[in-house]
Amino acid sequence: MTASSRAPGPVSEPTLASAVVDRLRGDILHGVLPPGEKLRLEHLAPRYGVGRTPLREACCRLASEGLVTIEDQRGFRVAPISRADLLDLTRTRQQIETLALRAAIAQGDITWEGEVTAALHRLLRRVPASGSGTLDEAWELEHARFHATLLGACGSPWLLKFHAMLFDQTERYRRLAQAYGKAGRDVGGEHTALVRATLDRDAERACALLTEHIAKTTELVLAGHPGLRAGLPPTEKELPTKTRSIRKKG
Amino acid sequence: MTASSRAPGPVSEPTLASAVVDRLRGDILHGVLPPGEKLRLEHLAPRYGVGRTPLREACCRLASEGLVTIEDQRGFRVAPISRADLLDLTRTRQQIETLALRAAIAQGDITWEGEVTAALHRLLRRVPASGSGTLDEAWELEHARFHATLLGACGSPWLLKFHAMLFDQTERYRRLAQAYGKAGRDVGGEHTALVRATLDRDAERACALLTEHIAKTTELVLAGHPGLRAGLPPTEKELPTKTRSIRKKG
DNA sequence: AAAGTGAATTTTGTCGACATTCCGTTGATG
DNA sequence: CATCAACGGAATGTCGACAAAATTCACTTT
Repeated sequence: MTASSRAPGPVSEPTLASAVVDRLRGDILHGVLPPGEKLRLEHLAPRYGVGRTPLREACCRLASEGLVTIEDQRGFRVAPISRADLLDLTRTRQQIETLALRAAIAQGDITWEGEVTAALHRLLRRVPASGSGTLDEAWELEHARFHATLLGACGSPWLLKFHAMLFDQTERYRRLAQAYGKAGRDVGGEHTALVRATLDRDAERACALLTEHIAKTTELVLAGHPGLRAGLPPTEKELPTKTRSIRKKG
Repeated sequence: MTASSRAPGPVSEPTLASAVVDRLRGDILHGVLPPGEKLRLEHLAPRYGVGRTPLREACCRLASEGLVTIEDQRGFRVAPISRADLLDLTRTRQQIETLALRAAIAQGDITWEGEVTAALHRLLRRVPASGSGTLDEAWELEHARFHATLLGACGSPWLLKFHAMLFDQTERYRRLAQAYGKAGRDVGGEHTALVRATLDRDAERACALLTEHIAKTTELVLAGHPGLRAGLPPTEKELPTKTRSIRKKG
């Protein structure tokens, strides 16, 4: 899903049943499996129509991406979210994507310019009926493709891989912002301005716009979710036993 | 092994039999399992004294780290090395570690300064009997710890995670450089100068030294292994069928 | 009534076995 | 003699089952 689909991974077309990885990633990114949730393989197996072995494999792969945490002898768990993580994520994205964008602007050719323009067009055309509240899956996909395309000409597979990881991570928070509403934000305008500066080869301005673009989402998330202000994970129902005897029975 | 041992992973003390991950990573990093080598689980299982299930899990985790590639229906393979990858790795390391070092210099406290000094001391003390040719395992470990400590105060788990990944990747190439010999290189002096600039809070100088430090290793590898100049993977014995008869099946 | 202790249930980690797929070789054919 | 097709061996991916660990529930004790 999203950015990772374009990551420099193997080109395995005939995917094994561990295409579960993509479905699992999607469910985590979309909040179907909320942060901190315990991943009980036996319960998830029927949900995805596979055995536990492929599920375990999928969890392991996602663990190295940072979407799943492994606790030995205690199974898997959706990686928790926190204010500190969001802030780190934001700043790291700003730094790394800025690096990539600068390189892309310096090295990108005409073909790349065309791809960026096309990606922007698709992104802008995709918003028609999107109200607020529910998130538009198709828009998310185009959004991920746009950012991947924008940085695509940087020439560094490693930077692109890191971008994909960070972008996926951010998607979990971004979803919270969308649930809160895109109130008073001109996302289309931000992307358009970013493309304009990029095609003008104005690296300084483009990087500034990108930095601001990334910051805006974070601000929106923090504004709409006071829980993140205290650094508390929003879902506590499945977290490691805190004080025990407080919550006897549900 | 090496940098990943300090990565922000879970603190799993009682490790499951997938401590095989560390052994596998070590063998890949040290060239016991050369780049491009096919990882036949049945043959590796007795080698590590475990079944295939833990091995498969280990391979999956290492895959997301970039040390192993997955080809669906075709198993695992040690990630190949190439000139292009080395160059990308080098430049990305320079960029990311520079970012982290700048932040560490800006935010590091006295405790951190002490840790850096201690890490340098251990690193310098570790080289006594190391001739050339064979690589010193203990030195490698101290080397990894030194660089991790140096950047440790940057305050960004994500940057540190990326550093760990890139550092491990580089270790495979670094080994080639050591096999070629550390001829005419004062590694100790480089690290000492780096620490001096860091403790002086001279970010510009420190980053310049770090960039140069990273570049030197790459130059040495390229000088000693002409094979990498053409971008050819050094081991071809286990690579995917090259020309064959053009694949009959469509 | 609350805390500590013990057993039962759930869950995890691992192993062996089977179906499917891929690779290398042999044999047939133009 | 080279090319193609089919066969056999090997390896991979997946499933169910067993042992060990952890968590939960219930009971006893103070």
